[in-house]
Amino acid sequence: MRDREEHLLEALENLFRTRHECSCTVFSECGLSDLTVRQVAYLKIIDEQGDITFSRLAEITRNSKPTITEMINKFVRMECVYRERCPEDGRVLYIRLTDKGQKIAKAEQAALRRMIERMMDSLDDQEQELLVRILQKVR
Amino acid sequence: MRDREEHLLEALENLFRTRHECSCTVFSECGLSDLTVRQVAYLKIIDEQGDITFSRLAEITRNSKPTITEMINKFVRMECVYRERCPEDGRVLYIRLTDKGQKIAKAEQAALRRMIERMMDSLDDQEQELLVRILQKVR
DNA sequence: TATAATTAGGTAAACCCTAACTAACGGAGG
DNA sequence: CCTCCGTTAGTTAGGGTTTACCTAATTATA
Repeated sequence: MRDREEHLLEALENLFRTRHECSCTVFSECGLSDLTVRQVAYLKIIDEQGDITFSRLAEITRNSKPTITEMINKFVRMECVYRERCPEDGRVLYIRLTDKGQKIAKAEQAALRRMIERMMDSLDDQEQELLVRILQKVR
Repeated sequence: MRDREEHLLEALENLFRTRHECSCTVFSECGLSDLTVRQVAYLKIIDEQGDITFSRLAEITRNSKPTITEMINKFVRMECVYRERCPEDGRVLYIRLTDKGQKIAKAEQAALRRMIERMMDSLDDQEQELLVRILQKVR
């Protein structure tokens, strides 16, 4: 019982470590290893929201518009985002992610996917099925 | 096959989300939700090293001693650490974690432990054994 | 005129430094 | 044995840079 708990701890620690390593790899592949947690969060918002403008991002993040301009300028310098003018209204600019920006915004999912690949590689069909079934039970 | 991958993805996402929620809970329980990644890292070093002095922490983190003094003063204000004079040498001070500091330094382990509790609760003996065995196979 | 974004110019906090200081230790000479 | 003095641990004073924010004024388009 105690013993099983220990083993589970070890196994999960290993899982989480692996996943963390995977997302770090993605970050350093982009040459941006020292991104802030906050910066990554902003990129994720931009990714999730789709057609997002400066005003809207200011609203969501509860920052002033100049703050957003500044932030986006920094991201542009990092080659993570670019501006795209709205064809219907020339005052409006959309914030778009570059490939690099996309990659960072989706780093965690990518890490998860890599982990799953590993799992699929090291487990046979039956084991995979079993694992899914067991994990689904945990709430 | 595709399907199983999807299920695995979902199940693992759930696992990781749960774990993240657990460590966030620990942080907000301490009333220090806006700690820096760096600050948490420092608390972990203090925790791991045991009898650590200012000079030693300066050495490990490659900072000057005044920087460490400043950092520790901030932690003292946050009630995460306190100073303890060395009984053998009156010049030396040990940096000690308070309960709060301990809690933060060990937040990740705590989160993992909570997750494991959940797992133990929602799985029977046989399932637990199986899970451990399957997870151990993943490299 | 109103709205979207930018520019100019500023503040506060985080995170780092060197130089100078204080307090305690510990060995050498009286 | 005790005092003096160089050494060591940590602190204080005073500084710099960067980050992350702000308001007010400006530009361009609707």
